[in-house]
Amino acid sequence: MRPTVHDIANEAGVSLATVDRVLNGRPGVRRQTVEKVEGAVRRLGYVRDVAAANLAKRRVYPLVFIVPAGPNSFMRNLEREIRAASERSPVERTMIRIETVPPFDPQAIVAALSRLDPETVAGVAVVATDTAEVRAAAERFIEAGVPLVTLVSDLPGSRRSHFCGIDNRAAGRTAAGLIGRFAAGQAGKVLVVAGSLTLSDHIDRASGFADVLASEFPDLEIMGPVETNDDGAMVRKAVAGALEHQPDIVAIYNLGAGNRGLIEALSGREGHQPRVVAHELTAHSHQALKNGLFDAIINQDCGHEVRSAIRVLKARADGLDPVKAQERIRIDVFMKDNLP
Amino acid sequence: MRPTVHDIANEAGVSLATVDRVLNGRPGVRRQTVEKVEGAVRRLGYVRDVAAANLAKRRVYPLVFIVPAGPNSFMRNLEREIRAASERSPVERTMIRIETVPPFDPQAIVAALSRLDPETVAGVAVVATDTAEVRAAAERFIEAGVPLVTLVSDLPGSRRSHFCGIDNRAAGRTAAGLIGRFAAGQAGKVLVVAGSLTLSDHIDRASGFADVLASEFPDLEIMGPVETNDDGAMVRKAVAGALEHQPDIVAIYNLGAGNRGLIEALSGREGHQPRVVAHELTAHSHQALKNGLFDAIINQDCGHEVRSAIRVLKARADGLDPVKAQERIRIDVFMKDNLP
DNA sequence: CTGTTAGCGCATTCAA
DNA sequence: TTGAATGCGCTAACAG
Repeated sequence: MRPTVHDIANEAGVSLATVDRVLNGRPGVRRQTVEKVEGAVRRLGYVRDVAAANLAKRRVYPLVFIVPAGPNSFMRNLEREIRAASERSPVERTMIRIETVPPFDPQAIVAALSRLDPETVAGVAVVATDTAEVRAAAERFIEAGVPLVTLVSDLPGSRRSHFCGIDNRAAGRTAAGLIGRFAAGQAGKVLVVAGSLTLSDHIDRASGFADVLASEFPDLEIMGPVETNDDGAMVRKAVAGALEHQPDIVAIYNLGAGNRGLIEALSGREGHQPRVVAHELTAHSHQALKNGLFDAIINQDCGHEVRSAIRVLKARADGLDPVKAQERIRIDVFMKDNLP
Repeated sequence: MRPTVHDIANEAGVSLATVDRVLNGRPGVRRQTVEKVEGAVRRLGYVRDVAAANLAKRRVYPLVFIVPAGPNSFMRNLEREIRAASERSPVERTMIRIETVPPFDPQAIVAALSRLDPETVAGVAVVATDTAEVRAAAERFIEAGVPLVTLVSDLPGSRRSHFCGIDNRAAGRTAAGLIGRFAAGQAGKVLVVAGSLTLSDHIDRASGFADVLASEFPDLEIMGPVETNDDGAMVRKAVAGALEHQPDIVAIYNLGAGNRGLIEALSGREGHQPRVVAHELTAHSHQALKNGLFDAIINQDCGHEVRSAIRVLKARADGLDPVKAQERIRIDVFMKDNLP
């Protein structure tokens, strides 16, 4: 039998209430008594039964998710997953609110963050733009004692509890490994298309990609990254223009969104097509893989990311450490051949 | 507020005990009364608080894992992960026992299964050999009302609650997609090495691989699969022999274990090396990727698999359905460039 | 500063 | 066939 609060109350020769006080770090207990209790805890190897504690507390976890608005398929899918998780709320004792903010607008994130009352919120998950102001707003929040995780895109400098997303440097390196091998010794240019270099995920992908290309595939030269704000029309224009003026583009790596634009730029063309690696499996990219327009898609499962964010936030709200290894989000590589 | 048993007792005009009886399907309640209660449940949208129920029941979940013994790095790693999960037992109310059985020995699995007393076990996870006898033993077990999941390798014909492993057909297809693209238009043979075709994961990989190679890369012809019982020495012999007699082997796909043997066969050679795709990231395959001896490794995270097995088993033991999407195990693709 | 007591939502005796 | 009472492990008033 696991020891209970009763056991340690006996062992320490104090009452339940006192045990509870030291267990929860509440004030109003003599130093001596604290030590007696802590001794008992250690001797008996007591670990608190979180389920019972939550029951007694009628604990609920009010959680807030801050995600960018806009047409970005991935983000809409992310929002859908948050809604799905939200439907399991009764079972998981969560109460999830979604705040959508204009995309690529650090101020909007700052505003959303400062609208939140730390007193009534158990945790925050935010798809962050990596700017000083956002980092400051997050920091202020963390200072108030509210656990905060970054979702999809990180805030490298901050003290967020956790980053719920993939290793984006590894993703960029993977893209380079694939493109390098697919190009099979050809020399030429690789066009790199990004959304915004204020997004840490995009920065990381770009730099991982550049590293591997430089060290492993020196015959391939990077063009870009061109920034498109994840806007399909801009992607289309950038890619179409590049393909027209640079005949030696052997591959394209779109590390941001706007795959629709990429597909449009590619589909009208004649002759030899470049190898293409992009991110996120959506209806469009799925189709493009099937067509042979895209060669590979690097995907992150945002359902996993959302569930991981919730687990981490709940754990941190209880002052526990999440199981680190469990929360690592894996990268999917999809090709025409292993589409789900 | 979520409705509680009290609420539905009121609503139905009966006592707590009666509510509990119908909720848990226990006998001794009049048909009429059952309907009254069920009506109330439906009207109030009651869902049972599992945590509270478990507290009242002092529920623990005695779980058994059946895994093959032997030197196979992956299996030893799997066992390590089970041990790690086992250390979190107090918190998760599990009590995990590991049974190791001789590898490639269906009888041993059958024996292990029949040694178990269904009365004292809440769930079983088994790394299965896919033979009729094993399937029968598993079935007998399921019949007794004990949830059973397959781990790593499935029992396709059975009524196991869940398969905790990767989609091995997709893994095989991925391997083919990679090898096909890496070979970049060369014609020649691809040597396929397997452990045992009584393992459903190996069968699935082989057939997924063959499908994609035939349909997408008709210039590549399959040699094999040769069976090695996942024995390093046999892998070495098979590969070395094939390479010697067949100069036109452009790639090798090892879909089983024994990577050590594969590395030995490869490392002494001169001249152009074949492209190599294998499974499972271990110290050896990691090194081989780094060396450039292997081109890609398809990996499954057995930590995830173990934790998933535990979640599913617990859920099924409580008569609940696990969150399906959450339990899908993803495939990792590692290359030299994105090693962890 | 410390202890007593009454629940949290559910399961389970034991009586009726 | 049904109900009243008690307790699971923990927290939180409320007294002292």
